[in-house]
Amino acid sequence: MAFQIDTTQHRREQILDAARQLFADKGLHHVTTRQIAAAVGISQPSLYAHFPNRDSITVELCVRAFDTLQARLQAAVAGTGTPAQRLFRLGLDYIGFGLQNEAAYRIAFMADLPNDASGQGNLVLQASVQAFGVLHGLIGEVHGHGQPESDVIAQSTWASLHGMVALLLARPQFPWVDLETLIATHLDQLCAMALPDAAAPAPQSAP
Amino acid sequence: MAFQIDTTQHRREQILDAARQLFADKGLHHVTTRQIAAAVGISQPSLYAHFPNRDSITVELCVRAFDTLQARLQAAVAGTGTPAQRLFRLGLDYIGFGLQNEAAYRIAFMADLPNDASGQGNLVLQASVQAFGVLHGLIGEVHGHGQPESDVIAQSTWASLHGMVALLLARPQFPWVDLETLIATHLDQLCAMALPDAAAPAPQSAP
DNA sequence: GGCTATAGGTTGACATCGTCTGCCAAGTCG
DNA sequence: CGACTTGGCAGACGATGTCAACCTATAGCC
Repeated sequence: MAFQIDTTQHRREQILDAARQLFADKGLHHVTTRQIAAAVGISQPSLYAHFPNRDSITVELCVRAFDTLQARLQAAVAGTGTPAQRLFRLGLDYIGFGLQNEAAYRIAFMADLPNDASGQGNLVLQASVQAFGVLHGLIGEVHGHGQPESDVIAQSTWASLHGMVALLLARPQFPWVDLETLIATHLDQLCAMALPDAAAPAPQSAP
Repeated sequence: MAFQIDTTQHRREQILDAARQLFADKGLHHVTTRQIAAAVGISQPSLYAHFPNRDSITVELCVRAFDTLQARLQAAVAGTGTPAQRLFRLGLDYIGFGLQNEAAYRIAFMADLPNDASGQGNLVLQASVQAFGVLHGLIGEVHGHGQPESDVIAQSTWASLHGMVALLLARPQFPWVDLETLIATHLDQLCAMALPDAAAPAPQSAP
């Protein structure tokens, strides 16, 4: 009786859930469509009734993850505090997201999608760029939205944030110093760089 | 007469050259062993007389690339100038290397090697870590080699450098600001962060 | 010279991958 | 009732990485 409900979108969600789990367990490139289908309990070609191809599954997972990231970043920025405090929170959430959603972050930034120009890659691009938009907005809020300086600083800051996530994901076995210290220091220096006058030891800005 | 020489190691080099070219052209995951073999002019299973498997080819290419990176970084650090100037040069070389050796950089930092613990992945880890060692040495030279602070700053700096390369490679279509400005600013702020007192060096280079 | 070991090559096959085609069952609606 | 749609299935396809068996010519020894 209650069985009937799932015929529409429920299967899609089941597939996405199974894929997310498998990706997290075995890594992106080592999950096959047959494994996903088996985890759901359907035959493998049936996947193609819900998704046009394998990449679509990863892309949809990725886009969803980045939507939640964007929401988290927006919440971090919207809170009270000095710009430095808000940027610090944003950075902490960004790095935390990357470390906790390794599969999604890898899909978005560390996979070479074949057809970046064709539709699928664009969805990922768009989703990740929207998340960057939150950072961009905060920097613009401080430096003035039109200023070219604002764009440069926002992109440079993004690079530093991304670098920490990407490096920690790519080199888990590296003898890192205490993670909390590393991330806190990184964010402190980021804030000092990105904001003009902040209380922390700030760099000189060229006249 | 001179034909005879190639029977030993020449074929390995031919294979590596062909693979490097194909990787650069088509992207890592879209090159097959059959394509490599065809480019060399031998049958595909013959590759396995020179390499135990496909990954070995990519790993060897990658290790070699990072050996040259390490040499470049060492040359940059060894030159004259203030620590800030030497760090700036190192950063410029690091980013330049990443952008010019996209395939190798992707293999090293943006691919999820299956068996990171088993031998092959370790070679890549080792090679990339040795390159980091040059940066680590320069930072230690300024902050004191034993100091835990030195390690934190070196790793944070590495993350920022890596982030710029990785992001530019991953998002070539993003509306970046002028690349020279972006990189120069990024490096300036990096130097200001990583070095204790240093007035900003800001040597603009215009290739 | 003749014999043999061996490095480097080939052909052919294998399992597995993503994907496509064709067919079937059941629900929906005229 | 009958037609259409939806979701499922089995089977097959080409391409991929890899392996096994066999050939061939050179090098080194007797």
